[in-house]
Amino acid sequence: MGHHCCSKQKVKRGLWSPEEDEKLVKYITAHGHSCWSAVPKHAGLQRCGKSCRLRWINYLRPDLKRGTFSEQEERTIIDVHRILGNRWAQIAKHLPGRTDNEVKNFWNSCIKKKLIAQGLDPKTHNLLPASRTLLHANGPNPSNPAQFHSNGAIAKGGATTPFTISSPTKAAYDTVTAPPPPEMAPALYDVPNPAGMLMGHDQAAAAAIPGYPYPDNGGGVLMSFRDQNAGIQTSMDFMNGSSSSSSMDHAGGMPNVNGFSQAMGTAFMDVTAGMWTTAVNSVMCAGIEVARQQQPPLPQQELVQGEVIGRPTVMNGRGAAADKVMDMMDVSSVYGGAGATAFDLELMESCGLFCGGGGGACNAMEQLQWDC
DNA sequence: AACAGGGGCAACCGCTTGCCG
DNA sequence: TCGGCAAGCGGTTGCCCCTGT
Repeated sequence: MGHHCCSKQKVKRGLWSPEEDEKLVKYITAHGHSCWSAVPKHAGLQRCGKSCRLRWINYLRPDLKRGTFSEQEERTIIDVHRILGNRWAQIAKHLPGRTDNEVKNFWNSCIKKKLIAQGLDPKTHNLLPASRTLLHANGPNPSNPAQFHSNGAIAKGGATTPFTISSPTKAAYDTVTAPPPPEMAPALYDVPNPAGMLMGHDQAAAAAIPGYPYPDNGGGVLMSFRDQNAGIQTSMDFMNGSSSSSSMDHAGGMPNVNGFSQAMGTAFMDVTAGMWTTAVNSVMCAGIEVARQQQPPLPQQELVQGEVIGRPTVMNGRGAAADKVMDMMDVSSVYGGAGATAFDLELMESCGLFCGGGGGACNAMEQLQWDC
């Protein structure tokens, strides 16, 4: 079956010969391609216009960059793919001289395998189930104060609880439009501390980041937590980062009810730190502001899933993009009992892996604009 | 040296989108 | 508003080449 545009024509298919390439280049160079369907006729080619267009775009354009992908390009592809998925044309826009077809092929033949080898799902960029099992093989530790649930007892198996981290805007939206799924069990917080780490906070580093919106307080990270089951909403303000380890103010008051206490917040930070490790400084210190009070709320229509997907784009929090950060960071974390998954790893992975393992290698994401 | 299998890549297919009359 | 056409785009196919046996 030929193309629609050439179904009645006798056209050649398959690989292009050098002679055909030359004819096409010569014609496009001289006349441009105002109408692709007319190109083959005028260029003297037995091809359909669609085929000519593809050949020109993918191989004959003078501005194309050929050869193997650089490490930076590879990182860019991974970073942007995390946000956009298989939108190859959009991804290719962030790689000058590369085509969507080239990016797609490179992904399928190379990057995909690398991610799988690293235990990551190439579709979601999250840990594959097998890797999760490994991460949580230790199970709950009764001596760990971070493990508790609503009545203060050590969590027992079987139940899960949705736990949303959100901005006030998103929380309000949740309240109105997104009630907790009925199958969710009562509150049960089971938060292991696999890394035994506390969130670090480098004030000087944060202040040195171009575009960082809070140079004076050294690290504005205000997270709003909402327990979907209990309807409790509170926030944590990681502003006072002067000490070498985590220092949290609980702006708005962290209620010591329903298991949602300071220990809960600490546990969250501990796990978060464990997951984010080196990426966390650049991410957190760059001013991820989940609940940025002074920013006008998003229009309601922006609070749909399709829009949300792109939000973590600015998790590196650098430059102008930081101003668009995190009006909403919705993470349906699930706390599992029975020593299984306690904190939703997908959030941690989505955030932490974003900066290519830290080290400030975020150039690709600095370029990623919201017009994707 | 010959063959099989797999990987990489160029090209195609068909659906979607946008433009224009 | 609708229909036709062209372009854009992502998924898939198939060929070529490389590597291992």
